[in-house]
This record gives sequence, structure tokens and C-alpha cells, in this order.
Amino acid sequence: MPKKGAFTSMDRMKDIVALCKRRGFVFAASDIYGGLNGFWDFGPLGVELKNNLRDLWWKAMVITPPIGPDGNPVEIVGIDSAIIQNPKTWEASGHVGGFSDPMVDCRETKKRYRADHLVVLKNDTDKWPAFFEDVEDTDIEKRLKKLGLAQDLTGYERHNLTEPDILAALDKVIGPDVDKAGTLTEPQQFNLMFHTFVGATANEDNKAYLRPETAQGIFLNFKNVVDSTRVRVPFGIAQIGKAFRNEVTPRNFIFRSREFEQMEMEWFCRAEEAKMWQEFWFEERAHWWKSIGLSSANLQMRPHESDELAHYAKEGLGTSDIEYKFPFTDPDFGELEGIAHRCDFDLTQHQKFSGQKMDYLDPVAQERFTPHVIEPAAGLTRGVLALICEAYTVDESRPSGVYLNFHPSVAPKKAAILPLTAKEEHVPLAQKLYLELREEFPVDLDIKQNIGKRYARQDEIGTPYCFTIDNDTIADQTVTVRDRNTMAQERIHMDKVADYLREKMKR
RNA sequence: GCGGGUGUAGCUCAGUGGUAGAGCAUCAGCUUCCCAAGCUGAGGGCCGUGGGUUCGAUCCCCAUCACCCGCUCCA
Repeated sequence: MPKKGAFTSMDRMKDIVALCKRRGFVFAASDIYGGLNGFWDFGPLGVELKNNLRDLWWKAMVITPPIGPDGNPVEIVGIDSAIIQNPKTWEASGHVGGFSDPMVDCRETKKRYRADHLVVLKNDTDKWPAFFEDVEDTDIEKRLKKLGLAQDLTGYERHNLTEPDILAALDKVIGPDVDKAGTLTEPQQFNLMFHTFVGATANEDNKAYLRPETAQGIFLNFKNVVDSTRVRVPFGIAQIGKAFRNEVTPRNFIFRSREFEQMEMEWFCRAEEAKMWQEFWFEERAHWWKSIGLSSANLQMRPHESDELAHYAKEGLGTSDIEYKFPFTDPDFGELEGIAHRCDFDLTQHQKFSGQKMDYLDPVAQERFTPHVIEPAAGLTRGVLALICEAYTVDESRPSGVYLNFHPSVAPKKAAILPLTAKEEHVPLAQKLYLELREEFPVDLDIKQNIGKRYARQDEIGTPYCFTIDNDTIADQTVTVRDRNTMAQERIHMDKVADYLREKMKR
């Protein structure tokens, strides 16, 4: 409910989370055991919303892909690859090497260091200063003087912080930015990939990973798709599915969770056309998010700075994000989708690691090359959150105090059928309409309680239309349509209700 | 991972060292021709979890888990 006084975006977010639980959109995973940090379950309405978003994406990509620059629809096919693949996949992709660094924290300064980048000067005292490995000897001597320690470097042994002898005596180590010993924590492995073991026994030989992105499943199947379908470059392969990342800090409701769902499309094209296609997809994707109800005011298009680019995008045109102004990021924005130029990094890597040819033979030009990739990668889970945040509308003039302003195409329930009273004459007509509509739309039939409560309930879950059966319905087969946003009513014939909804679903 | 805060019915919260309350919601019945209305009634919590102190703890202490805020991190 709306609060008095200063109503901050944090309050708004809390209200949204409360509504999500109260009405069955999102629950904490394993709630009865106290939950599990970074994991969430979708409830009855949440799964409908998520499926709607998922299906709209699939339709926009695979079923009715956009018209390309040549006036014809572009070519995109879908796949659904395994979550667990041969672990070499992740060595090739750069995920195994790239994110398993031991880190230490300084309790004093709260700074965090790569443990393998720190050098410790050990001697027979109990004060061992640590330095960044690339610090000049003259700077080391200066600091030793400041710390009141022996400045003769020959009196010290140099050890990496990760060596067992050093780790066993961390209380003697003086962190790089402090002047007393014992402020560094034990190194921690920050491997963002979940691992598991394939087969009954658990050991290093059968270690495998849960995919941290769906993209690699697409690259692994590049040849399969080229060989089994008639696609020709440029074309795309789309996939929707779960991905897993051991985020250091899952935060902000379902925005950063450890298990989440991605909608990724890898667009294979010639290197010289990469720029054109990146711009093309950027436009297309921004337009799509708007078409499902996100307002331009809450969307921002932002190119990545060079220092935040992923390893695969460093050489190319970079990445541009489509960002949404979530209540918890306001006035800033949070990433919804990134359109990256992955160059030929992935195919080249897999060719190197697998020994399989991953290049493409153009059948017309009879020319062999490794395609470049433009990747529009969207978060389905984040998309759901953006839709909910966008829809959440405070309106103190109505009984519910709030309603969810979903576009009809994403609303979990498209309509509710409400007999005005529970009397014998109204209920059968309502049931008849309900049985007819549910063949085509997810709809609710709600008979109990007074009409106001039922309207309020539908407002809160974002049902765009309520069809009410009253005494006039008995006489002339018309029903009232009550619009969620305006609360205005009009009468239409029962036979026209399906047409009415069908028309409203259009975007 | 660090620091601060929070954790009592579905929700929002109150409360006391002696085994817990309100409003709203939910459900049932009656009523009602249109916006959580009215009347009557019902269900629902052993106070996040596990220890400890105590004759006895929801309220005291410790640990743990989760969430929120800040920092850090973020393929």
C-alpha cells in the first residue's frame, strides 16, 4: 500500500516484492527452509508472465524474425542445448581460466586483492609486508622505511601470497595498504561457475559445469545447424534457457540471481558487415522491449566503456546495453540486454580446442571464412522484473490502491469473467463464456464475493479486462467490459468477447 | 567477503522474562445490479533456525540462515 510522507524508490521496490509474494508472482526458493541466497521460484502468475515474455521473444526471433535490410525476413532457427556440456567447452570459451582467481580481503581498508598478484617479503621477524608484484624496489624500500622495518632487500625472501608457508602465517602479513599485520583474510576462490560431477563418483576426472551462459550451446552446434538446415550466412541461432552463475553478491530481488534464464541469439555474419548488423539488432531489440510495454522514459541505450568489455568483445565493436530504470537502480539504470560483437572469438576457440573445423563455406562465393557474431543476449528473468516494475501503478483512488498495468499481451490473465451476483441466472452464463474463452486465452472465472472485491483483486494481478454478467445479459446477451486502467465500462455482445480480446492482444 | 539494519498470522505491524494481539487479506453463510460495501461466523502463528542462560524466553546471550542498505564484485 502507498505510504505517507516521502515515498522513496526503495519503498516502491519493497511494495513490489510484497505484491509479488502476496499474489503469487515470485517466492523465495526453498522458503520453508529459510530460503537460499540467489534463488527464486515463480508462482502461478509469475510463470504465466514469464512464459508470455519467453513466447513473445521466440516469436519475434524464430517464428516471425524481422525484415532485414534487403526487404526480406532475416533467417533465424532455434535450438535447445544441454545445460551440462563437455567441460572443454568452458576452457575454450575462457570461462574456466577467466574467473577462478583467489582473492583476499583487507579487513582494515575493505580492499580486495588478487592473492596471486601479491608478493610477501618474508624474514625471521613476525612482520612480513606485502606488495603488489609489479612495485619498484625503490618504492618497496620507501615503504619499509615508513613501516620501520629493515630496508635491506637482501634480508628478505620473496614469496607469492598463495604459497602455503605464507598462508599458514597470515597473521604476520602486512597488507599493501595498511601498516599493521594480520588484516588480510584467507584467500577465497571466486569461481563464478557452478560445478558438478557426471556419473556416480565425484572426482576431478568427471568434473563438469553448469553453463554460465546459453551462448556456448549455440556455438557448439554451429556446424550441426549449418549441415542440417539450409541456413546461409548471415543467419541466427536462438536459444532460451537456464544459466547459472555463482554471483558474489546476489542482490535486488530477481535482478541478480544465481540461477536465471537467458534469451540469446547468435547472429553469424561476415566480419565486414558486423557493424551494420550490430546497429540493426540494437534497433530491433530496443523496439521490441518497447512493444511489450516498457516506456522509453525508463529505457536507456548505453555503449560499454572499453574497460568493462568482456574478454570476447575486446577486439571488436564492443557491446551496447539496453538498460532499464529499475526502482533499485533509480536514477541509474540496470542491464536488460547486451548487444555484443563477439567477433570470431568463440568459433575460433572451439576450432582450436576441439580440432574440428568451425569455419563456413559460402556456397555462392565459394569462399571459406569464420563468421563474426553479433549477440543480442537478454535476461528473461530481468525482463519479467522490468515488466512488473513498469506495470506497478499506485492509484489511491481505487480500492486496491495499486494495479499492475501490464500490456494485454504479457498479462498473466487476459480477462476475468464475473457474474454480478451468485444467483442462479448469472452463474451459468458466466460459465458458458468462461469455457469458451479459456480455449484461446488464460482467463479467470470468479463467482464469490461482491463485485468490488473481485475487480480489486484483478487489478492487483494486472488483468486488463473484466466481463460482467448481469440482468441485461439474460435479456439481450450483452456483458459489460470493465477496463483495468480507466475502470470505465461498456457493453458488448457475448459473441463478440473473443474478438474483443483478440484485438486487444495486438501490440 | 566486509560493515550496518531487520526477521512475530498471507500482508503491514504492536507486544511482554511466565507459553501472543490488531487492522487488512482469506474462507463460509446472508445480503447486494457494478468497484476491497453491510451483517454473522471461521481458519491461521508456539514469535526465522539451532544452541545457551534461567524454575521458565518470543522478548537476554551466542551461532546460523534469509532479506534490506552501503562497500566490494559482476562473462
